[in-house]
Amino acid sequence: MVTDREPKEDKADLILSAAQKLFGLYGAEKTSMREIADDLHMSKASLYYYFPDKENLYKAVIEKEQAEFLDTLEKDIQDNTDPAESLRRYALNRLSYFKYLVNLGRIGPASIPDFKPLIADSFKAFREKEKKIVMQILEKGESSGQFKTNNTYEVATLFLDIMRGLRSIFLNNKKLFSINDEDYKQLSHQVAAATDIFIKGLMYKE
Amino acid sequence: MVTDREPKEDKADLILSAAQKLFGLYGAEKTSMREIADDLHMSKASLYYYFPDKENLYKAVIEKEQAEFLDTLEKDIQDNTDPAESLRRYALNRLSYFKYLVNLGRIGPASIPDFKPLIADSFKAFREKEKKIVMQILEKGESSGQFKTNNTYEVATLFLDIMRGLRSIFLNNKKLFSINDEDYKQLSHQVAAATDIFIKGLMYKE
DNA sequence: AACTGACCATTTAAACAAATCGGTCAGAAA
DNA sequence: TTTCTGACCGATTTGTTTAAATGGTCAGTT
Repeated sequence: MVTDREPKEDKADLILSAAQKLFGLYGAEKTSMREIADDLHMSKASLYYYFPDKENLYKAVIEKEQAEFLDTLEKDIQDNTDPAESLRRYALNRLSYFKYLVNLGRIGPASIPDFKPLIADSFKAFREKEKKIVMQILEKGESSGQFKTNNTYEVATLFLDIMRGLRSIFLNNKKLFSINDEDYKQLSHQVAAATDIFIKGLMYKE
Repeated sequence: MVTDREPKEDKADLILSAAQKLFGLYGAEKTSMREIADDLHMSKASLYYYFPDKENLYKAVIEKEQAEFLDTLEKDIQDNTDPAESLRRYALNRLSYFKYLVNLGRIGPASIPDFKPLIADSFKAFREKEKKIVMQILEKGESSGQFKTNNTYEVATLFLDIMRGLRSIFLNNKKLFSINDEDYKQLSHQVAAATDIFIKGLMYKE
């Protein structure tokens, strides 16, 4: 028996990559299954052998990206022992992921089209995974006596919503105009400042 | 000479009120100048005697509401001496204004249409006025030694952006569905929690 | 098991006509 | 003069029809 000579990427992965590329270029709504098939020099019907429909293909692309981010995030954080520093690192990593999604066109002015239930569920699940990680950080801070949080779930939700909110405001402000590096620096600065104040708020002792 | 028997509201104010009502019912884009004129039993051309164009009429409606909010806000805050409490009261008042705007349909799912420059400027000016008020609160806290803010402008901007972000996320989450009182309670709770942590963050002492 | 061309129902795009829109203006009404 | 109006204009929006493209299926080939 011979092992694969070339790393022989799975066909489904090839489709996933092509879809990711074209979705990034034109947006999911403006990319047809025919275009994806042509890009791969295969029949459109073949796509349906690997993915039940377009929505699930899009979902798979999104979840692939989410899984990649969550992996790097967990690896980056588990090395660190100080919960305050972990929180800062989360904010930084999350911002990188945000930039990545914006550069790819996955989010931004052109992503108004209401996400259908299936995709919305993916986002929801992703946020819950994020929340779990932040909760672990908060609990570590709690048990070490550094943080004072009555309810880690609520505080984690609040922190994530604040971060999400700042990104949302940022996108709103930069609507129509393209985003340059200077804009990102401002956002980074604001996110860092918010995280710092938040951490101090958790460390406050009367 | 006889003083006005009836309080005789200015004609421009009558137009303003009718426009406010109809803009609230159908949205500014879906309300025609003809409808406003008909509602007042006057000619459409008459509207243009009092307002140069539709955009400026809409702007006047918005600025009227903004001025009302800023008035109540300043009155509510100037009585209070504790800056932390003032910040909490700002958050509360701002939330009421937000609810008012949502109930009126001024903001929400149906307000996607990009605000034209003139209106955008109104919003920008309004935010600057808000910022000034928050900065005054922060400076009071600074000079009394309760708050520690390196840069009141930046911190005020951050606080306002966090509040704005939480409202934005709230609207995103409640997209399509109508908002009930329970939802507002959740938002109020989150806004209050964020304000508390923010205040503690400003009061933190190493 | 992996893949395809031909096919279908539904959605979207294009094109054109008709209605409606915001806005103007000469002049009537007060 | 100040306030108001009907008639009118170019531009935008809307309605309608027709053609093309799209997501998805399936019998059958490789």
